[in-house]
Formats: sequence, structure tokens, C-alpha cells
Amino acid sequence: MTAETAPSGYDPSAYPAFAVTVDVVVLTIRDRELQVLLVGRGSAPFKGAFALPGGFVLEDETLEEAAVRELEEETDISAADLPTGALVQLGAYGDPERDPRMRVVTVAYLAVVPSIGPTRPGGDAAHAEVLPVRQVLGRRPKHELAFDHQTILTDAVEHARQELETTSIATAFVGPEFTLAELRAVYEAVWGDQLDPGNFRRKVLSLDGLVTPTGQRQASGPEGGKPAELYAAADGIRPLSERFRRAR
Amino acid sequence: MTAETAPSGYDPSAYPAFAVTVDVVVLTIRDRELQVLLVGRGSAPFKGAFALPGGFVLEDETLEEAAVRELEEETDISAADLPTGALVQLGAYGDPERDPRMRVVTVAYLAVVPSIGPTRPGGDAAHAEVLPVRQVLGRRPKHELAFDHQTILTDAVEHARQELETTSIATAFVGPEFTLAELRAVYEAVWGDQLDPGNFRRKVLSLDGLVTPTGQRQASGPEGGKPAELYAAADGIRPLSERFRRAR
DNA sequence: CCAAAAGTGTTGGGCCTACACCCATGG
DNA sequence: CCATGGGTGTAGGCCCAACACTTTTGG
Repeated sequence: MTAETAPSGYDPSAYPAFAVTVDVVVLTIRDRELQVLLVGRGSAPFKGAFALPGGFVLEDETLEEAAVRELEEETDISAADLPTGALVQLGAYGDPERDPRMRVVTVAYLAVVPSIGPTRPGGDAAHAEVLPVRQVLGRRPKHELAFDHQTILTDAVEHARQELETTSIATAFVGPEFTLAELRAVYEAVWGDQLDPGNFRRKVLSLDGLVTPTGQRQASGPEGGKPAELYAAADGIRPLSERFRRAR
Repeated sequence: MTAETAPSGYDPSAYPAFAVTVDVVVLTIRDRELQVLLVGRGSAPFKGAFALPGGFVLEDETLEEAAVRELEEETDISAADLPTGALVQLGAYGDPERDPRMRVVTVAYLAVVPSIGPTRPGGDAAHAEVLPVRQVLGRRPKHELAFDHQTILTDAVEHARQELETTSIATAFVGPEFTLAELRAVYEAVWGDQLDPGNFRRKVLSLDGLVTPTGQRQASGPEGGKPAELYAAADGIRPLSERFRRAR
């Protein structure tokens, strides 16, 4: 009774033991579309289904360190490539039934990256793929993600949509230098709507510390057009001075 | 190696065992001020310090069920009193050093209630008190909350401020019937600024499904004044149709 | 010169702030 | 009748969506 009412004064041998894992939702823009990194499961349960990359939290690492480690183990993304704030916690998922074998509480993270290079299938992950979020979330029940990862992905996308409005997270989707058209494509992909290029430009430039001009210009594409100015993101992902309003 | 890369295919005896707890930040408005329920710790570590109410997650309950149970064990609040959405998860806190005795991952919840009646000190909680958030967060390091609860409380308040803008959570701070002045006092207490009564009224009434008029009027207070109209909240805490903007 | 994309100007409308003002009550 | 708070009216300003227009490139 005592042991159940406070995380203190308990007998260390009397608490229920849980496994704690992290799962990482790695989002990127590919082909002007929001896409997510998934691993195909090579063993039961959910053998053959896709799942989010993830794994156990080790004894002496923080939850965030575990998420970074999983990311580094399965992709070519290193911690140094992740600006502060490009990896955020989504929350804990701990339904007793979420893993049929045992009680596992997982802590989900959202990672936003400009691109996903070669992946390293690790552990029981047979292979890794980058798939459009729209396609994955539109699946019929029998083809859903393993465990409760469908729910986690849904929450992650909602979180990303929200953060676009309040933080500079959009810059984590693009490289170190980018055009405003590229940045606009991020908002359009994540929000799923079209933005006016002129109004977008004014809005972005009016927000303190979202982007800074580099003075450089990018060569025009194959279709011609005026060369775009290049911009760089501010260091780290920070709250915006003012909300970037999503159109209704 | 295999066991570390995915929450599957592992040997159940090979994973690191963690203790998992829930901690609940119970916020309410008292004396026109945002206040939080804290328990005084009766045993080491942090004996004598205040902490958030919380405790172990049991083998067969969800994280949210554990949070509700803790709430019911230490206060007179029952699950039935909590509208859907008045209890939300804040996230997981799992720094290896957060509990000096062992590895504990805690999942923090935010509960918003109209009032906190008599409390039941349980377990090693010597006593419970409701204290102003401003006072608790303003404390010097030596008088801070136990564990990382200072951080959790800070995050909870920030979360609540945010949710006032985007959801109908404000109605969870007041009783089933309330005047717009009472509701306005919630926003003022949580945001820490003054709102224009007239503009507040128009804004609240313009938002779909935030409040519905009961047709009743409340008797005037001791100071006189026009009797206020009474309103009821919509069922459950829901996202607002439009953002309730916080003044800068 | 034409198409295409970047970037700038402009305008009308909606919302919001800051008040002034009226209403209904207790003392 | 006065103080107090509830509730309504309204004018000015800011922001923004929409869209026309200019600029600069490739072909």
C-alpha cells in the first residue's frame, strides 16, 4: 500500500518491473511529401509488418540519449546533425496490452531531418524504408503498423503540424542553406495545403530569427525563373516571436 | 545487440528493469491565483521537501488509470468528476539520476480541477497542501521540490498556458455552472495578466462550443452590481474552433 | 520573346484593442 | 443616488489573404 502511493520509501524489490523502450518517428520531406522512416519486422509478433525504429533504454542513459542512439544505429544521422530541438519527446505509451509478450512502456520521440540516407537494418529489423505518411496512415487495419505505432505516428504528425506554427522546426526539414521556396514546400507538405509565395515570404522574413539571408543566390532550375536568394536557419529550433498562423 | 535495437525478438530476462511511476500536477484556482497540490515528504530522500503526488504504475493498469488512482487516493476527486481531457499526459521524465536510489521513469500528468477538498495523506506523504504556483516556482534551490518535480511543474504550467489558447480546458477550472467573470479569472490567473471584460465576453461567446448559456442569473455579490448570467461548459475538454489568443 | 519562378505592391476585409456607454443590483 | 460589476456599442488600427505586377533567369 505504501509502495503504491509515492515513489519513495518503497522497498526496491517490491515494485513492478517494466521494460522501457524508445521509439523514434523520423520525419522528412521527400518528393514534396511528408515521409516517415519505418523498419520491416523480421520476427514475431507483427512479423512482416512495419514498425517505428526503436529499442531498449539502457541502464545509464537518458531517454533522449537512447533515442539518439537508436537513430544513429539505424540511419546515417548523427547527433551532431540534429539541431537542438529537432528531437522532441512526444510522450509515453504504456497500455498493458500494447506488447502481447510483456509490459513495455515506450517513450516516443519525433526527429525532424532534411534527408534520410542509407539505413542500417539492425537487430530484428529486416529492412528499413521511407514511406509517405499519407499512405501509411491511410492503411486498412490489417496493414497497419505494429504495436500502437499507428497511434504514435498520428500523434507525431499532429505534433509536427502544431510545432510549425509555434517554433522554427520547419528549418530542421531543410539543409543548412535553403531557398524560401524550399521552406515553403515544408509547410505545404506538413500542413497539406498551398501557401501564397509572396505572403509566405513576407511572413517568414518578418519573424525574428527564423531565417537569416546569406547574400547568396541559387542558380535557376531547368525551367528557368529568377534565381532565388539563399537563407540559413538560426542555430537550434526555437519558439517563434509570433505565431505562424495556419490557414483555415 | 539484437535486444537493443527493437522492442521485439528480445529475451524477456535480458532487458534492463525499470520502475515506472506516475506523478500528477493538480492545478486549481484558489484566491484568484493558480495553485498546485503538493505532498510533504515524510521519508528520505528529500525528507521534509514538497513533492508532486504520485506512485507506482501497477502491473495491469494503463498509465492514465494509474494517474486517476493516485488522484483518488490522495484527494476527494473521483474519476467521474474529471471531464474528458481534464487529465492530460505531459510526458516522461527518465534521467538516470532523477531518483538517487534507483532507475525510475515517471510519466507526468496534468489534472485541472475546480477545487481541491480535503486531502488524504497516503503512504509516506506526511501531509498535503495546496500552494500558489508562483510561490513554489520562485523558490531558491534549497527549497525546491523533490526529485525533478520543479521541472515537471514548470512544464505543466507552460502546458496549461498553451492549452488555454487552443482548448476549452479553462472550463475544467470552474464548476458546472459559472459566470463569465469566473471564467475570465481563470485566464487571468494562468496567464498572469488582465483581460478586458467586454472583449473577453465577445470572444468566449463567439467560439463554438466553449460555453452555453443556462438562462439562469446569479445573485449579485455583497458589493452589488448587475447579476451575472450563468453558463455551462460543453461536455469534455475539446479543441477550440479557433485560437483564443493570448495578449502579448 | 516566352515561360517560369522570385520577389514587391496594393487593397479590402476581418478581427481585436481600447474605450465609452448603458443596465441592474446592494447599500 | 451612488458604487459596483455586468453587458453592449463603436472607432481606429493592425494583420492578412488575394491578386496584380515587376524582375530575372533559361530556352
